[in-house]
Amino acid sequence: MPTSTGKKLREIYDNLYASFGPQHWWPADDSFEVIVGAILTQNTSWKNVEKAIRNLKERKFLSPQGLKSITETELAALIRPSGYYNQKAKKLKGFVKFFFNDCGGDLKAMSAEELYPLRERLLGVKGIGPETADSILLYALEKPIFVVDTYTYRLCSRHNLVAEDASYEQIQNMFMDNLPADVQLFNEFHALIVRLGHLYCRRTPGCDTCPLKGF
DNA sequence: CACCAGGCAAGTA
DNA sequence: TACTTGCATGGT
Repeated sequence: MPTSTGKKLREIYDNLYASFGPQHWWPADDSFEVIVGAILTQNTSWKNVEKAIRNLKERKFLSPQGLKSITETELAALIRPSGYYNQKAKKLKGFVKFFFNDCGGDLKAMSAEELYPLRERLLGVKGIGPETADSILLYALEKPIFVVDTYTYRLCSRHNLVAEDASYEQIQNMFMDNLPADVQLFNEFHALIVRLGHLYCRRTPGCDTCPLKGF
């Protein structure tokens, strides 16, 4: 029996899906590339990340071993187009170290871990915050967790689904307490929210052609 | 020219 | 705890 909030969420989801169709997220060749992309796209447009990813691929460094072997300085130069390149080079190095030292350098073993303990471990890596951790869990490891970003916050806030000052966890719980824990649903829903944001989100709400009034 | 993008950590009081 | 600031490129 769905909650009333659950019904509203479904209504929003159905509306978005009918308007935009499937989004085919995450755009990447493999899980490791998803993780790298998740770090590179922090506060950065995906267009810029694509260039950085392309550079890494061309030089054959887009793999756990590749990122382990490259120096931080060389890495920073390759990911330059994605912005914050010194910070992100450090973050990628930090993740790779965690991946080999604490996860056995094995994505399979990693995804076999329990969701929330693994989430806590990811949050312990410098440079991986809640959104990046959840993006990795959902899109790379296919764990049923809802990803919250700035668009999600605006959507929920403007539709009065959460308080104005709601925390990341509160928004995440609002989705997860009212929807089935379904990887495909969480995947598509978040991707649709981002699509909505790209097309309609500017600081001021209320665009006539927006499928969701108010966003 | 200003403003923003699929955040996060560190510093301040 | 609750703000603020640094990080940085590329597109509009």
